[in-house]
Amino acid sequence: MSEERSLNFIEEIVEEDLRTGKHNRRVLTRFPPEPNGYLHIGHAKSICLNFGLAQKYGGATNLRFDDTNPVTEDTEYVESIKEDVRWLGFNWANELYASDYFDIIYSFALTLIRKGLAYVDDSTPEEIAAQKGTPTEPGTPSPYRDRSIEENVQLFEEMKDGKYPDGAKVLRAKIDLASPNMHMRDPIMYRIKHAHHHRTGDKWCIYPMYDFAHGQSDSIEEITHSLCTLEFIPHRPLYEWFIEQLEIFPSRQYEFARLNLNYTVMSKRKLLQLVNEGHVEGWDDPRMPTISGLRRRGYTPAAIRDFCERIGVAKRENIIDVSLLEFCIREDLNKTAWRRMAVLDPVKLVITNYPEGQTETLHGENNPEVEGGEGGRDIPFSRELYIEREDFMEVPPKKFFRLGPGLMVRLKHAYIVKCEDFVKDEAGNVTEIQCTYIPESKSGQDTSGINVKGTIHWISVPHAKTAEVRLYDRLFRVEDPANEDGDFKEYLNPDSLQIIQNAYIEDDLTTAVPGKGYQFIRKGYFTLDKHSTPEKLVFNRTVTLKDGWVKK
RNA sequence: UGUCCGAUAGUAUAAGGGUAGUACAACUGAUUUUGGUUCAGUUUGUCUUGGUUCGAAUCCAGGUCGGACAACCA
Repeated sequence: MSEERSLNFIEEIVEEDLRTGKHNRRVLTRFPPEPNGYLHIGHAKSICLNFGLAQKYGGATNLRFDDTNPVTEDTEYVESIKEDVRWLGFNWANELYASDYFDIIYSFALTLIRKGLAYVDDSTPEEIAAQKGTPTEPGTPSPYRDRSIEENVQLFEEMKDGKYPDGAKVLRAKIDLASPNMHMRDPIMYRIKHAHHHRTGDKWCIYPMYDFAHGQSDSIEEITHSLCTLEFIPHRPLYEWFIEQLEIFPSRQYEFARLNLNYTVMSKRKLLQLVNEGHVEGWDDPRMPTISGLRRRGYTPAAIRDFCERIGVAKRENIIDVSLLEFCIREDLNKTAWRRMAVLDPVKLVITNYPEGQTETLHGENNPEVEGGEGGRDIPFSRELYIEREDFMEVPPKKFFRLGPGLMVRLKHAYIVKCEDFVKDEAGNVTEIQCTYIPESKSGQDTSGINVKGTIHWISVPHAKTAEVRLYDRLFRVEDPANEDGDFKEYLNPDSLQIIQNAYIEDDLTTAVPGKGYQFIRKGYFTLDKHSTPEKLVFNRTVTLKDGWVKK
């Protein structure tokens, strides 16, 4: 009963509001992406926070596209964002767009003009920048700052009516040029852009800026808790100033620290660069920290949600260790992934005392973590097998529990074998390992009394199927590429993708299902890639198994 | 030389005047037909200096360090 997890600071705010009866104890949040790129794991944090908060306190969450800049936005992004949010397991109460409110926001602007709190400014961008002053020096008024209300109304209407070219005029709030907060120094509310909007088409040629759209949209929807990231803290006084002057619903903004992950980059701009310059296959490249990339890589919604829960919510900047993300996906997949065998770097093993031409069918459970194994599959066994090259050492160190001259191992689901000899080519590469097997040691009916420390996986040569296997590693060589000297792309990991053209897999894997995770025993978790076909199977490695083996 | 935000093990995150806890990571050991899983255990922490107090991670003051802010981006 009192076994509750402690609250994060936003939950505390909400509970306090609930306690004091604010907003009739209503909780309405929103997730407000700009449709100008794909969602990444950082957005997942925000999604889980916003939707999770509403779920926990019996509220709801709107999905609202912050589409106030037609030149960078596109419906392609709208669709991918909706797919990602849905895939993560969340349902929005309403699908909304800031552009739905352009008429109301326009009337809000008129209201401020009539109150003498906004004016049309003909200054150039450079002049406006100069007028803002610097953080340590106050700004100076624009020569157009004191136009009459009538003139401002007329000019603003003319802006709307398309009488002026892009950049000729802007609408500015008249606040305080001496404010220590740069955002209060007469911020721009509207700018002219003769651009086609993905939803409103050519209806508008003026578009509101973020600061005069976001808070207004929150207020129109009667959002109770508007959550955003730390960099919007200085915007909050402006957010509240507009609401106060307009006398509209008092939404409140709360800021939390965005998610950073080590060994990757998280800004849309940088991710877009990686895509455009061909460093990755696309937004959904399995090495990308995008939701679509993680999905293609084999991450599950449950694992991502669990991750977002574990990282917490606070106001201090943070860089989360990817090992936590990896822990979350392993924990999920360990319980759900079916076990299969695959040999990625094969070397042949011949069982010299096993009859030539003989085959027998063994059995392996699907998942040992589940009571009863969740069923199983047949595994063909024969005299010649492929095993992993790294599972044999000519001169094994102490505590090497695999094969080497005279050493014994268990073949998973099969017999114990003993290494009697091996063959090398001229170059010194091992080409064949010769073993004898112990017939009484068959898996499940072992009467041999022999105990071996190691168990290895294998594939019967005559029954082997092939597949392409893609092994992924971190995209960058350094923890925080964005903060290194020079271009972040200099720190890309050249070995982030390793393609194995011909891995050997067990026959059963030819019926692998898209979207399902498989554990290749001892090798990691894998899932079918979107480019996989029945003729050419392609598997992505989601994550390796945790490796406790330390070489001495 | 401005304003704002922040500072607790390697990384995150609790403790809201009264035992510094949890997770990941790391390390030991046990179990194991996956060097996986599971289980048991270990190591590592309150930025600093003062003040208030019987008692401070917590409250106050000064400092230090890190971050944000001067797009017709969001």
